[in-house]
Amino acid sequence: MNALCLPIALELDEVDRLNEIVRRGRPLHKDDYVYNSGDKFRSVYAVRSGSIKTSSVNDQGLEQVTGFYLPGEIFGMDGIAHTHHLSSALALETAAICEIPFDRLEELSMTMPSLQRHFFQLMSKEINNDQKLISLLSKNSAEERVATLLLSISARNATRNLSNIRFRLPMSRADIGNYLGLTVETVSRVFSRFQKQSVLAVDKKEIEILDVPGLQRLANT
Amino acid sequence: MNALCLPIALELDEVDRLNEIVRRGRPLHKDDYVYNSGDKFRSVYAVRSGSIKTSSVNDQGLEQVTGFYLPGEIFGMDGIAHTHHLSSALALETAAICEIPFDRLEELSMTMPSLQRHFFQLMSKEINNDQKLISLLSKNSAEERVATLLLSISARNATRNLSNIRFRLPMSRADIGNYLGLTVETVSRVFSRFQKQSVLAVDKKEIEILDVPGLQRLANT
DNA sequence: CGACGCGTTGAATGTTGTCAAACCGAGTGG
DNA sequence: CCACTCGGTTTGACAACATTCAACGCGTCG
Repeated sequence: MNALCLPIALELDEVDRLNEIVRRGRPLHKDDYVYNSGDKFRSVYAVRSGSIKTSSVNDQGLEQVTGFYLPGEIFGMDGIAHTHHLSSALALETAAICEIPFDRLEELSMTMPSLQRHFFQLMSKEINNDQKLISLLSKNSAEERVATLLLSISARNATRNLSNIRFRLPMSRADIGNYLGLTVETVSRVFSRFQKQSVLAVDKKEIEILDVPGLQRLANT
Repeated sequence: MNALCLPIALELDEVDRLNEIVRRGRPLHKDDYVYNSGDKFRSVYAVRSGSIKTSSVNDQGLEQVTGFYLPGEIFGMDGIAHTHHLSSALALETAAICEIPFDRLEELSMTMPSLQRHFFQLMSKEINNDQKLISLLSKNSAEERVATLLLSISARNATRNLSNIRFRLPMSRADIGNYLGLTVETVSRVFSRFQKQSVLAVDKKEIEILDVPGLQRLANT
């Protein structure tokens, strides 16, 4: 990730122009909100460090966790369709983010084809991610869902040059269950079973993947 | 829906310019593909008449239905992130669509702020729809899922000045089940139960909603 | 120390999936 | 004209997986 907070390849002068509109905020503490459902939509955000959870409240008043965002990833794009946010975003731990005011971004896109294309692509990726999650929820068992999430986090860590076999889950069991459409108890039982099978070593939120191929088999991927 | 196939409010001269790039293709027959997974991504599409099903194949080789599109709705935006389509789109019945070449659309967006904004919004809406589906799959029972789908189609019909209480489902029970993460048998049983409760009258694909508030209660919305 | 949040585990329940059979309408060929 | 098949749908019996409810362990913080 470059100084812009954005994983985008741009010409040097373009970097400067984008750089001017990006705001680097003060660090967030655990449970601080980046934005809340109902807030006016102004910006999209990039994670610089730490991790962010996005969620919305469904018609029944229940929270639905819609994503976990790690450094280098962009969130807040669901608000573009409306003048206000439909979802909330909060820090799962101490975090730093960049804010990219959307009106400025739109202006800049008008003169920078590569930037416009990039934002279309980022949104399209978000759609692809959501559709993968839909498929996961629709077709896969509890074990497959948990295994898939772990492999996803592992792969994203690898991208950031962190260990892909040892890492700390920033979210609670409840968040995992909510995200994967499972109860806390089921998530806990799946972790226990994976430990018994020597696929994982779990110590609270610390995860070590002992058997990557085994976990991939469990994910059925 | 206007002559453009797109539900967009634009200035008159802008309409002309967009109109020039939109292609109206020949009618599609049932089971004709608009595009297939692996095809080069070139365009997004608007439904003019009939209905379209989009689906992808997951890691296990199973089909995942990701959406049903009715007249006035846009599909194919998941391909933007890649040079090739990850999903397929096919006609559930005789249908007519408009094709909007994406490179031309990008060019035009550079000089038409309202168009650029509109496409950002369309993609953002797609994200919001997907997230609603995620919540539905994650939190709701079989009856709630089916009721919610019926109410969604009902509402979309109303938008197009069609009856919101009597309509024909263009998709099979298997497609419904696939979309909602349920087996065909479960979908069928839910329809049967709704009939016994006099909430619906079902005759093959013809649906009549006898008790709208009742269906809303069943959807838990 | 005691309360609380979070996670784990056990036992019972229940919703949905699986397997199997049968139905129905449309289309086909004898 | 009728028997036949075939795809899509419905229904039943049973099994399985995940939920529910309950209890308990553990660490933290007042």
